[in-house]
Amino acid sequence: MPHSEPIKAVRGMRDILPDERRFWRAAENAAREVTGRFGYEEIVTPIVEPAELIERAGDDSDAFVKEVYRFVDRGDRRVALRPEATAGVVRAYFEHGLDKGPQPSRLYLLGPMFRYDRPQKGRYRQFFQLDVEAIGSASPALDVEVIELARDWLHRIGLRDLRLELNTIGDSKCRPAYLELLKEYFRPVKEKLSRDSQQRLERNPLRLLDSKAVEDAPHKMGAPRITDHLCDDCARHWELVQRLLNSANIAYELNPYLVRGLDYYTRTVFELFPGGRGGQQDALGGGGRYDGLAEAEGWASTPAVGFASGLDRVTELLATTDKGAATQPVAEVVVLPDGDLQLEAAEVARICRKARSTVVDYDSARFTSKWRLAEKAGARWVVLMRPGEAARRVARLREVASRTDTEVRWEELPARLA
RNA sequence: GUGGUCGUGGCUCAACGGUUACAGCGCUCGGUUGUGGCCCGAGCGAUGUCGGUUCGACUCCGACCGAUCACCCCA
Repeated sequence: MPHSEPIKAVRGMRDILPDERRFWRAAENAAREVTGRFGYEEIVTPIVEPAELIERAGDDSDAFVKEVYRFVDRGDRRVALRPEATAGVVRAYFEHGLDKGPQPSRLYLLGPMFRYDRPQKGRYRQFFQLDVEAIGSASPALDVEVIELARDWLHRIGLRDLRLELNTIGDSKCRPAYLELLKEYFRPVKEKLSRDSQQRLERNPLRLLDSKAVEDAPHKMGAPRITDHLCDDCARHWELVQRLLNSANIAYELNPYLVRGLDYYTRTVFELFPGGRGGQQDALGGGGRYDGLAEAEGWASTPAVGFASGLDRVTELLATTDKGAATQPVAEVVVLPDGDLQLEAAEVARICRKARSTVVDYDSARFTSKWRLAEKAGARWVVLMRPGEAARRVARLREVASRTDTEVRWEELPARLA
């Protein structure tokens, strides 16, 4: 009888095993701690959103049409798995009247996102993000606040060597004119540009700036810079962001080629990288201002700024940085029944759990094996049980480190383990 | 989605196209031990899948699947 093929995880989806999971826990705990310290409150939004919400937030960009998981549900609704958190958070902010409350709303969200990309290290089809949003304020101080929060979080989990790249991309007042300037600049040399860049020239000239194609490099250098063509409001905002960063003692590098492809992004954009050099998939997080998104979703025009970071990448980096960390003990107490004492062992374990984490070895036939299990579990105490003693409701408590045995009545175990 | 590299037990890895696919870690069982760590012994467990070339394929070829790198995109 032939076995059918064993079923494996879907491509791009992965399991987080206990050994790795402890890094996730550290990252999540730090996230909750740091967001709390900044007064950000947790929000949970659905993984499934109306496809139209995602599409409006994604414009008609290639990335969104190709990468979004979309399907029609049983009620003929067109839905999508969220590729990022912001669109849903902004929807929830308006749908539940958070825009009527004190402004800005400071929110954070932890959860899975989905993108139908080609998987690679640090890039998965299901990945987890910490997402932080401050919605309802145009203050440049909030741009810096989310950057500072992101930096503090990464510092707290031990990632101290970071590089912050920063840029501004103007807004709907000044960017259109700048884009025209860009097009005028590149048109004469269009034939010399890479194929991709030639296509982007008319449709999305901003993206031409972050092209990695070598043929584009010489032309990029002389291109007009947005920072020379900002409107007064954007220039003032840009100036303030930098002054605030300086006074917060946050180092940054200006990267005039750091852009966002979508129209609703405005002004500040930033990305965080690990120090030193890494692969291409090494951005730990990024964000910026998106004053145009609320309107794109059909709500009242509302300024906002946010940040998102990939937990998969952060924890992968943590694991390489922190590789010496000892694995956590599974339990502090191991109960070893010698003989047919399952009921009694279960009861003793129940008693021990009042004081300490406890596991029972119900399986090993051999006493030596039981001891080996206790060793591997990293237990501090072993509770030995034998039929004669169990009948008297006593057990022997052994402290592993000092190798000392004491006969203890079951009821006294919690006190002795405290 | 495009191009490159790679795919041997749970992990790390060995095998000129030729016996029964090497070993360590691991896991199970046992010995030893002052009831446990060390040590000793036995056992478990693999050529991603399908097809092709060949007397013979882990090895060569193709497709698929998966991983990885770059592009793309970004987290």
